[in-house]
Amino acid sequence: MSYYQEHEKFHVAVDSIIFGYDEGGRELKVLLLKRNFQPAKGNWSLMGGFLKNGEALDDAAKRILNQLTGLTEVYMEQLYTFGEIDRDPGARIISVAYFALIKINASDLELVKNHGATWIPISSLPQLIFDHTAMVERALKKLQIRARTQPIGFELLPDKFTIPQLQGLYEAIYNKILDKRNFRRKLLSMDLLEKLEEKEKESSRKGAWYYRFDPKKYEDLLKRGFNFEL
Amino acid sequence: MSYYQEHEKFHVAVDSIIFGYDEGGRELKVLLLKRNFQPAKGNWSLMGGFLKNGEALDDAAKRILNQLTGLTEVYMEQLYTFGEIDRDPGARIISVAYFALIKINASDLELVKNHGATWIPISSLPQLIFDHTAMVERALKKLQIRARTQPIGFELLPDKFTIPQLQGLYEAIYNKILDKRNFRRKLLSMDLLEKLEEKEKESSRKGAWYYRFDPKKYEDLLKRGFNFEL
DNA sequence: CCAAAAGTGTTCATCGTACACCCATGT
DNA sequence: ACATGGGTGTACGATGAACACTTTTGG
Repeated sequence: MSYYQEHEKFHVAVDSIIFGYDEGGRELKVLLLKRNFQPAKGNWSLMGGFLKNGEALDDAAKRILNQLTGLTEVYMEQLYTFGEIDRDPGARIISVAYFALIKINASDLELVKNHGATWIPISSLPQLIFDHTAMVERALKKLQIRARTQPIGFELLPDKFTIPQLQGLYEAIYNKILDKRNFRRKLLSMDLLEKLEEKEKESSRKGAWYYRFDPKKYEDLLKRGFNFEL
Repeated sequence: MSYYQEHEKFHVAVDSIIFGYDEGGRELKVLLLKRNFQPAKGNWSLMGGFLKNGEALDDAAKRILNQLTGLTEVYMEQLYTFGEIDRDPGARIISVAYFALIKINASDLELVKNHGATWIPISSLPQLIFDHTAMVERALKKLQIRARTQPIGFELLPDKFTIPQLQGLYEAIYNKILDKRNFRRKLLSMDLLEKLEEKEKESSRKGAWYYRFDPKKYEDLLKRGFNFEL
């Protein structure tokens, strides 16, 4: 019958690098879980799952993220496809990796806990199964590039955030201290944020003004050829 | 037996966006072929093929490129994986797209011809099958980004080339006229090129000096934290 | 009144960009 | 001598980087 039938088929998996920002520790974290099946049972791994018939790749990635966090409407992006022969010793698996940016507090903590998942700082990753360490490294690099040139940092913070909070996030992503005067000037000069009449008072006596990212302003600027850069 | 067997398997294909630079027309071109099998027989498509058991994805991409051009040792990079359900009406196929940069003249013209393949300017792409147009567009965007920040333009030119030739290439990639004084200054200031004692005399009376990209110089600069940018 | 974080301006070097003329040579 | 493409230098504005003090307020 069809030409296609002459060819071999493969298991196709989706693995997700899920990033979150821990404001307290000013650290970027990854959501990892302990594998509850063979091979490599009991070891740390990324959240993953298999592609199903009748399901688009992007949808599989969303489904798997939702299983773990209960979240929908999350920033996700395809990262890379890992297709070495022996990357998974159990079987030949083609794995399409995605990375996601979530607001840690918005996730369903109960659900996360039930999966045996934990937020781990990227600065102290444990050994991961298979090629998952390479996946995280690649995801981090891509995140660093994206954060510089697209307004996605906001995906990792609550809707209301302060400038010092945002700066802390960028410092965690780049793993580098930034100058607060330069950071603030550049950020505000883009005119993407809306200043709220409310202060965050937890982390300082003086209090820091809350801001909110305005996607509409960003769309407008894009149309005029604006390029985000931080 | 194994956990994996519960899951469905899929055809996995590799499709390649093969770029070449036509010096005469100062145009960036893509190598396309007429499909000689169903579905969509007789229509323009990218070069592609199926992943085999025991073959890594990158190797499949190399094999397929080699089938068409006879070339090995070519710059190739994984682009994106296309996994919509109905992207190929014939069957569910997951396609991992790669893009390649080749020196047109180095390819085996006979082989290319036998496959019914043709170099087509990106500025006048015909309609392509399935989602291949989206693949080319994505590849072009990635090429534009890569060319700006990594010294890969040289992959599209002969080993010996002149500054005006290189500028023509960049103008084709960016689809934009560049200032030759600024281009030359920036390029040479990076100290990546070796000037040869030989002139190209075809395209002008005066003749233009040949240069050669020096990968060793580039490696050295990289170690010192250098960032290529054009 | 003191500690702790928020907020604010200026200077300087660097880089991107715009721009016009001379050079070498084959016909 | 002239036409054609190769090759060169300068001036200006914009941008990124470095840097120190004042403000607010809860305890």
